[in-house]
Amino acid sequence: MSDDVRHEPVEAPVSPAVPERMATMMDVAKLAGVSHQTVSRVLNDQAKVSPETRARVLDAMRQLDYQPNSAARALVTRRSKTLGLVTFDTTLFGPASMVYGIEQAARDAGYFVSIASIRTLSRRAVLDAIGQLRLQSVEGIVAIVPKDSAVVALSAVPPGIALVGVGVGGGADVPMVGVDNVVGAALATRHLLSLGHRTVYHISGPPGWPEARERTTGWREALTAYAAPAPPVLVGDWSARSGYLAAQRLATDPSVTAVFCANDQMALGALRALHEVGRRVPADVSVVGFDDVPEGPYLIPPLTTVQQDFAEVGRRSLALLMEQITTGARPHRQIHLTPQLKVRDSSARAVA
Amino acid sequence: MSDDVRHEPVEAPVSPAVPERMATMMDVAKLAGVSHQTVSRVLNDQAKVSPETRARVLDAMRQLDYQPNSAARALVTRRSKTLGLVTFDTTLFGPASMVYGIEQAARDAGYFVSIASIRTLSRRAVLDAIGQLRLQSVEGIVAIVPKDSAVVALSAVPPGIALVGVGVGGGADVPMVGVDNVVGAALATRHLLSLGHRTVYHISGPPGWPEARERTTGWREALTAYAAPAPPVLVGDWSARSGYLAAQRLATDPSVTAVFCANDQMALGALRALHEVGRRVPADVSVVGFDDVPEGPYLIPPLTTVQQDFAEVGRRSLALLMEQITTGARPHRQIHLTPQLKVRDSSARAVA
DNA sequence: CGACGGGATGTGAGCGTTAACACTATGCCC
DNA sequence: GGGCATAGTGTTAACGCTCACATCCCGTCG
Repeated sequence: MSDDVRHEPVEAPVSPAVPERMATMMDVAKLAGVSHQTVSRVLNDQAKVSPETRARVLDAMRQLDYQPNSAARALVTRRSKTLGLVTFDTTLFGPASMVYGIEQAARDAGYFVSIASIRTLSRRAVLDAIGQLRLQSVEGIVAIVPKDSAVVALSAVPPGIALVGVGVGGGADVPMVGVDNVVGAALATRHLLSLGHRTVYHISGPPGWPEARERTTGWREALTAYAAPAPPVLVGDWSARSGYLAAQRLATDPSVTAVFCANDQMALGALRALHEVGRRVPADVSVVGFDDVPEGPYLIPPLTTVQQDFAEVGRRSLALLMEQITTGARPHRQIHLTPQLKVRDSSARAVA
Repeated sequence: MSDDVRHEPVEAPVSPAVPERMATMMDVAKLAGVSHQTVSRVLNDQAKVSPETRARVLDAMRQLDYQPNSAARALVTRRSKTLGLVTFDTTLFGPASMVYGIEQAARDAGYFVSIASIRTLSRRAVLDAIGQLRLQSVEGIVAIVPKDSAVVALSAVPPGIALVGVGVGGGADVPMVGVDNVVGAALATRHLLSLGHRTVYHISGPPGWPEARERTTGWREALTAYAAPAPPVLVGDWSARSGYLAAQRLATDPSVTAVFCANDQMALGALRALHEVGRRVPADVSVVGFDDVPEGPYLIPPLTTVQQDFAEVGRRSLALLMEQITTGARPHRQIHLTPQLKVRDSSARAVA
């Protein structure tokens, strides 16, 4: 009835810019002289469209610069084709690499990736982020939240939503993908022991981080296997600074000849602390890291470390997520990828 | 009135949610005994809802674990509340930091961030990524594509869509935000010259990268200002390896006493090359980097560098994007943030 | 030669939300 | 006491798409 009283210039000058309406499927249909349904068929390229019609529709789309409306599509199909990614400080090499790996895998699978980085790994922050992502109707969530306080939050996520934890340790009761840190740390430690070191000191990651705990476990197991005494653990926080400070304490003790650091940053800091007091690496002390950052080969000296395949982690977590999305169930699957030892110059045979 | 009907254990049957359909606004309305429109009003908290009704609705939402359907909302409001982020290799410190900064700023502004990392900085890759993001109906796009071949692609993006380039250099004809590389490089170079070095050598970033070019320009300008001779530029590719290789060539030349590297990774490589041939830093040679990576203070020796405020870059690019979204225009605005020199131990007075 | 089948296309009904407007009380002013 | 704001609520119509089904046209077979 009052449908086109629009001729009256209703004053609304201060409103946000109204871009000219995008072309809709209807517009394309009209231009191509077909029904909107035929356009839809072309778009989702189902069969049952004659080549001639298809060409005409395609042409109309091009002319109008038609962009299908994802909201409308999502509304009716109930599929957003979007994945959520919760992650902690993407500035760190580990998380950044995983984000990259996951994102690539997701886009290859035709999914969009919506990211939510959190500032702290608290239960609350994680749940907030997941809540936001759910609001956005993501079909599944990958959470890179490698700390206990955050991992417990994952258990609180309603089972209806597909979820994968990355690097969250074996204790989680959600599906997870991660590197086998126990094996990796054991690899590093055995390497040092096999070089003749009486024992291996350890600068660990901070308490409450599954990966830190697992690496410490691997270190300890390797010591036990070699019947080597287990010196007290020095606790770091992943930062170069903490590695530096911890190593300072070790540096003055001449009995220290081998140190396994739970990541490369701390190893880097350790390298400097040792250098400062004149202890040569690897002549006097061997140092091994974990992660294999790209700069590793160019440190002084090039760092022996444990390499993780982050791209594979990304692919696997995506696969696990897809499985959940299609089956609708949340299998209690845990995938551990085996890391590799990367021997460079920072580790050497113990002097007699 | 019905506020304390709580004693009645109304308890819904505890059937664990099988793939049952999500509650809709209609369901909430029914349960609360109001119309769906009232629910909508509560949701978008407009006034005109009695406190009592609002409470009832809120309660119903809670009971049903109601999640508004973002697709339906986006469809009718024509606003997706989503921003697109195109970025290159998020594994690098610079891009990673910017992504982090932008993402934080966006979420603070109530926007979701959809990310698309590209593997190569080709025109095609950039346009593909932008196309995908547009398909997803993002309201605006931030592109971290710091290479000429990618920057030109940005000019080809239809003006209807909000767009901001980050670190794309002054030559772009789209709005951009970035650090003032010329000033930063000049800062570093002047610092070295003021320490008495006759001239400063330069290991640059790869050709075709605006930031590399600008840093080289700043370096050259500073030399000119000091009437210092400009030695030939050694071209790197941002990697520690390239810095190492370039510095190897410099290391044997005793007239080289100061080197400005276009980023910290290359500086790290240079540090090692110098170390290998026994040239001490900073006693024999001073080295300055650019970026201020977190490990900088723990290199051997701690690296003097130029610090960029990535968080601010994120905030500014978001602001610029928001401006476009609300005004509907694409202003030709260029924002240059001034970086800071961070003096540490890798630079020292030239020996006489 | 009429019924049948299947390829090609069109029609109508939602999907879950917000916008616009209509309606009902209630209170207040003159 | 009639008019008239105004707060609170409901009704209806989009939004742009896909799904299920209806329709049309033709060739083919009994």
